[in-house]
Amino acid sequence: MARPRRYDYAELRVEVIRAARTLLQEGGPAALTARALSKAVGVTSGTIYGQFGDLRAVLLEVNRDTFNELTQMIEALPNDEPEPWLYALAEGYVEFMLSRHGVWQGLFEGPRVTEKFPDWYMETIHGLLARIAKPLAQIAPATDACARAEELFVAVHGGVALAAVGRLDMVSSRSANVLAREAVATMIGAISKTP
Amino acid sequence: MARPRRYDYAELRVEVIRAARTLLQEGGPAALTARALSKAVGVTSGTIYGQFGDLRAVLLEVNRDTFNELTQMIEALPNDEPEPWLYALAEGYVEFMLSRHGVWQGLFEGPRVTEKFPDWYMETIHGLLARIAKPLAQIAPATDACARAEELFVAVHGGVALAAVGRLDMVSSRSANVLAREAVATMIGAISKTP
DNA sequence: ATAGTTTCTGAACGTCGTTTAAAAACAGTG
DNA sequence: CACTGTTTTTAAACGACGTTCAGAAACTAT
Repeated sequence: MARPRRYDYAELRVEVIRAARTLLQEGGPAALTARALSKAVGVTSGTIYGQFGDLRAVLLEVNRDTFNELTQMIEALPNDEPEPWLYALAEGYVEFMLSRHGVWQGLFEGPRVTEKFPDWYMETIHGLLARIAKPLAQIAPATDACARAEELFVAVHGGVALAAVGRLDMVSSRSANVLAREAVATMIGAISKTP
Repeated sequence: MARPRRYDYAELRVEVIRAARTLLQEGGPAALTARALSKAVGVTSGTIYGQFGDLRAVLLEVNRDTFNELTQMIEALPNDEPEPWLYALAEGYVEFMLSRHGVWQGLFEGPRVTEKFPDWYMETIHGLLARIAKPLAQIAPATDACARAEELFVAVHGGVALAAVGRLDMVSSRSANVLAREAVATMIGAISKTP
């Protein structure tokens, strides 16, 4: 009693999200257009709007996938002593983000997409912060490890942010990776040498 | 032997730049459109294109002004001991950038405007880095003050970057100002306590 | 007056996100 | 079989964007 749907909506969603990610990766946020996206999946833009509402929703779904991958990557880090583990995390984070720098811009650039961040958004971030805080607490039980974790994350973010938009060379000839390692070293130095 | 120009080009330029800054301030990069800009100064967009070439050039001129103001603000900081001076610089920088967060996005967001940065661009940044390095060298003559200055700037930039696009609350409940102070404290702690 | 020259405008081009009227494709009913 | 009802999908449209450019406008020199 109705026109049958031509596409499996579940399949369509994953295809759209995958195509969106490819476009982001290759050309940054500017390349994620409704027309390019619909052409890439062989559907008209109207169909995508029927499924996602608008383009920001597509970007949000890409970000959800990215955050899931980030969580997985962190889980997969080899168990190690606090210090080497922290370095591995910093290095992994930088490499993860810069190998997805188009996606990164979708995550951190432009006006905020939503008034309040989705739960999975905050959970991923806080999971990451907790993973940073734990080794810091082991290294220096006296400090406020959560506060230090926030500060360390922000410091690393600074380097990644500049690198992701091609502006790190404005400030330094070193790579974001090296700067992240230095940030870890500085933090460890500061908290471990307090009598 | 020619149509006389209706506008003083020098005046026109400063008016366009001022209007562009207002638009940026009030609505971020998205609000800086050729039509809004030309309406604001009472000129058609063609005239602006004749003077500036394209909108990126207008943005670049706004940035030049911003950088000049930044330099002036730094020069105006009261002379002080290395440590308090560093704190004052960090605080001043954060306040400067966040009170211009629309302009900030034009400075640091989006794909790079030019292949190579203009000279005044690099001079301002390097001037700032040198101003950071000097007190660091006084505090700990043994360290590579220039390298530490880059790292400290990047760390502060991380907080400002998140705050400027309304995403700092994703990571921390503290302000960019507080995080910047902590970054300074961490750096001083790390370099001053090396035997 | 007329011709020459430069300045400025306004309309146009193609692209963007998004909306929507209509076409398409079926199941149920007579 | 035709017709109706319902839902899905399309294609064209809308307004706004950056940018370009033919030509109107406004003067000087002859």
